[in-house]
Amino acid sequence: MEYLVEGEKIVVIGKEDFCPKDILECGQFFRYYVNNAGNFVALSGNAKCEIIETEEGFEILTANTELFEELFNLKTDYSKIKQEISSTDFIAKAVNSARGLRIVKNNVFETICSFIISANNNIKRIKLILFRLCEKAGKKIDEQDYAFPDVEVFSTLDEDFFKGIGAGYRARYLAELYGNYKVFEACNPEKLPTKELRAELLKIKGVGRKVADCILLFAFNRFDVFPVDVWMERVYYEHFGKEELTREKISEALVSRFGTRAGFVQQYLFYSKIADK
DNA sequence: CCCCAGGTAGGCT
DNA sequence: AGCCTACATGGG
Repeated sequence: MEYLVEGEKIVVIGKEDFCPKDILECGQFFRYYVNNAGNFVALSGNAKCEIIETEEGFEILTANTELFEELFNLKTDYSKIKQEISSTDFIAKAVNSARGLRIVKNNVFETICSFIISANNNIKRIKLILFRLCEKAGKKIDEQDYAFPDVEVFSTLDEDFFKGIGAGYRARYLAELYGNYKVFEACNPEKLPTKELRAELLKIKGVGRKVADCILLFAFNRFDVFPVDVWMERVYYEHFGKEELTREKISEALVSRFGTRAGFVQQYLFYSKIADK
């Protein structure tokens, strides 16, 4: 995909491999909304962008062009990926219903926090809790929006605070996250192979197999993972096998089938599932 | 009133 | 190792 950076703007040329709606609404990312002008706005850490559709493609307006260049993985060639995984019919259908989907590479701490909140929860409420978290503990970015609270701010937040923003029983995990994250951070995550990195993530309270896999995919861009939740469990029994398996076994089976394309396949299938319910 | 949501921790066998 | 259940909260 072609794009160029011009000052505080990234110009994406073409609409085949980039669509803000597909990217932001597919369930991998929670801090976004549609503004009064009808444009998508996305927030990561203390950075913000507004995405405007033009005749030729999209313009990503932001003071943090490098950050969103990385967040949206603009250097990755999705036409190739989509083609490769479309040899199976129902996967091709999922791909074709979200041609502009791209896996994000969001910052690690925000992703861990977001997906701890995601456990046994629904997307609407995950967004609500994260919005309240930023509003109450994050710095103001501008008139409209708040940054995600810094890691260090978490050392000052207790369980009652997280209960107050509606986190429910996950409040305990969030209150413990600061210390657990400090330990995790020290393990040199970027250098570890996927399985070892997952093992480190699993030491964080509130992070189980599925949440770990989401962090591996959406923050570390490890594509040899296949997060299995209630929705993907249904997809598995619908399309891949009728033998009763644990979610972990389903995940392993699909990773061994799709290899380093597993993460992409998973996300297209997940989005097609939640989009048409 | 019920059931469900991008599941996990802790306890039991 | 594998199974069972409690768990907070908002929406349908």
